[in-house]
Amino acid sequence: MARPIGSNGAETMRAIRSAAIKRIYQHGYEAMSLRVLAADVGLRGGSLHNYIPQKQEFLANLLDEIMAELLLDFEEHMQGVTTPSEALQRFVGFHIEWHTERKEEVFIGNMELRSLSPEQHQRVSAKRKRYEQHLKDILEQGKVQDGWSVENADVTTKALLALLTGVSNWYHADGKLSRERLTKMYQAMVNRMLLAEK
Amino acid sequence: MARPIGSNGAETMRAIRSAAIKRIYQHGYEAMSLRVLAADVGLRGGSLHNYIPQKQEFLANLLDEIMAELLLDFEEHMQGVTTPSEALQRFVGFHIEWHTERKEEVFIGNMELRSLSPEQHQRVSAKRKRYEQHLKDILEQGKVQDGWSVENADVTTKALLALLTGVSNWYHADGKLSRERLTKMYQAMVNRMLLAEK
Amino acid sequence: MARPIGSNGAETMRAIRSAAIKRIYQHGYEAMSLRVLAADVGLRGGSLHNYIPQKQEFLANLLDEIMAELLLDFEEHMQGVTTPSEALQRFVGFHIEWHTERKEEVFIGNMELRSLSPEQHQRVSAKRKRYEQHLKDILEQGKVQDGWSVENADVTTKALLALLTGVSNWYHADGKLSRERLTKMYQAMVNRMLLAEK
Amino acid sequence: MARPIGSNGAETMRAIRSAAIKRIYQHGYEAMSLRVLAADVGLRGGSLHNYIPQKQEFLANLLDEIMAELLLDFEEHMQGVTTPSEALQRFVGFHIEWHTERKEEVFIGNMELRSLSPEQHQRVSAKRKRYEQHLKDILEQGKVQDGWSVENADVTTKALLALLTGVSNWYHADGKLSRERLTKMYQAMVNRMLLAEK
DNA sequence: TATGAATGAGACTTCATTCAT
DNA sequence: AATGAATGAAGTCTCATTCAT
Repeated sequence: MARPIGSNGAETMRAIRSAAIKRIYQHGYEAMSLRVLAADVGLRGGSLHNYIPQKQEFLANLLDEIMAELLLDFEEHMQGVTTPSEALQRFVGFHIEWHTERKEEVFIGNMELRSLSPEQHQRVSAKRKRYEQHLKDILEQGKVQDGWSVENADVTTKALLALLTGVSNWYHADGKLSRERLTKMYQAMVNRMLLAEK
Repeated sequence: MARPIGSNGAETMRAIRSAAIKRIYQHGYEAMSLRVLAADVGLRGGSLHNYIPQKQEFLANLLDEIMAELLLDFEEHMQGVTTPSEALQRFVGFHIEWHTERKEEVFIGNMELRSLSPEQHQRVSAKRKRYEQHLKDILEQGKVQDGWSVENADVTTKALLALLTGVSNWYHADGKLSRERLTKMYQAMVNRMLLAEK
Repeated sequence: MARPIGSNGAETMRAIRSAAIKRIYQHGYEAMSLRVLAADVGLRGGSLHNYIPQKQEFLANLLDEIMAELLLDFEEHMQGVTTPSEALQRFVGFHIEWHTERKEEVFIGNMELRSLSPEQHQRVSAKRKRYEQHLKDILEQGKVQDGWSVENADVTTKALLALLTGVSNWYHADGKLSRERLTKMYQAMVNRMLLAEK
Repeated sequence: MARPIGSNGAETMRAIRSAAIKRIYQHGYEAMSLRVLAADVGLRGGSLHNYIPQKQEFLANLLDEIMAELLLDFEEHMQGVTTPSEALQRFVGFHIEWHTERKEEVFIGNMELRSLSPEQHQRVSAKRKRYEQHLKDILEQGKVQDGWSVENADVTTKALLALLTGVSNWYHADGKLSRERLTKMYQAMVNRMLLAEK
């Protein structure tokens, strides 16, 4: 059949991406059948090929765009920051906001790298490394300027990222705990963790 | 055909489990083909079914056994502990040891739950919850007895677990950082995080 | 969208036929995707159906027109011929010219009959038989009038056609051998083959 | 289901090859569906994968084996030949025998090269060139030793091969014309074609 | 006329699974 | 205990075709 009344490519594409993120989050990329994904947005299997010529390339683009958006949002969010202390507070706030509001995206951005080809993997993880580097920079400045407890910046960076990213695994926005409260608690924990020696 | 000289059922089973853990760790359960797994241990596809009647049940058993062993090792490791402070130090040490020495197992134990049926999922995650509960108990005792900074024990438990489990994502035993040094660093971080107020 | 400036229905159709001949010649009718064919002439897949309502009917028409043109050209080329000897020389000259200048068309005219429906096949091969019959007529006259070595006119016809058509499989117009020289060589071979006994 | 009583891999493989040759001969490689091929030999689609992991590689092997067998048979058939004249007679006899008895195989061996990858194509056509070279050698010797009319050995080789191979396009073993009679006629034609000048 | 959206059939292929041997 | 033969479901992808715009 031909194009139904009112159908629109760009909207359909958005619907597909959104449905794909949910499916991948729930059961993984490998377990996501394109036929089922098509049904999610009211299409038959064959029609998906107009939007997803290759399943794996679609995943790579998806992850790449997620990481790109994360980076973009982050850099915007950090404008005007001067002190390490302020930078850290903002980082924690930003990271928790993204990792709770968009938990599905960040989860697959972290987990589904293994389903990419080496080239695709490299492309995406380069962006992740840039994001990590931002945090590492903050920690190193805080150590120098404010005497933060950062014995090994690489380790502390990994530790903080794991700590903060973890919220995406259990936090539910509709639970008892508000995001503001959550953020406050994590900011306090991080502050203690980096407490200036003596 | 008859059994090749030198082969042995139990050994073969161990080889299969070991190969499966590697494959699942690297590319996920869905991406692990049984034919390839068979080839890993020198068998053809058909023969695997003497050991693995059902792929998914095999996964469920695998994860269940991993978590059971974690629990068993943990409880053994904690014997004779009296104070919360000592318990915490031991927990950190134990967790990091397990999550670096057996990183592949703990990784799939955390990640591949989504490939299980609801019943299987429940069976495995019950053990994970028991493990978490141990940490939560320690935190609550430390809060009462020693005034630790534990505003919300559930949150702090999740936070600590994420922080510590994160090492399995990046630590390489053959790198520059020894496991002892790593453990010391994490113990220090955790101690600061739980610093008694005032 | 409207028709791009400078495009023209009849020209586009010619471009499509020309591109199709090349594609079919190279990899066969079945391997020719209409989407790719459309791209060859600067169209998208959907637009092709203004020109090619049905792929197979298009092939049938293409082959039919090729054979029709061959016949037409041939009959024109043979006007005014009187003796069998002259007819044969002209036949060889004509056949080789067509089968080198338009090698792609004659090749698919011979090879792609198998992709036609029985009715279409019949329609096209009837023209081929008419062409063969012309040669057979010449041979039979030469046998009667000039004593040519034609033991079995059917066999000799097939043999000569195979011999001459073969040039389309290897001759390159831009090679060292000119078409005139080639024709001379084949005329000489044919003459010897039909040499009057004694 | 498991292996049916009496099934046997080698026999099945032969049946598949034989059925494939017929299908490819009739409608071409691209038009041969593996599902249908499986049905030809009493299998379901999926079972074919045990025998044909890749359709195109199967074609390449098929063509390669056909050409290898042609070469082997030929070299065996030519043993003990001394004079060019005798060699030529044998070549004609051999070629016509193969191209009538095994017309389907030689037809696809010539026609389906276009469905191969460049590497596969090269592998198969190298054998074809060796076969052609044998004929060319004979012609060059006959020219030198017996004064045959061979103005250009390349052209005459191509011409003779086309002439002789042509029989596979029309000869039916069950028709009125016996293979012996056919061979005699072609040997006579070839002899005249190569008639010593003057 | 040309495009883009959609279809549905069917292509090749992979895979877990079964079971006679 | 291991193999090889077979299955059937499902996977991704291709493609000719249709038709509203």
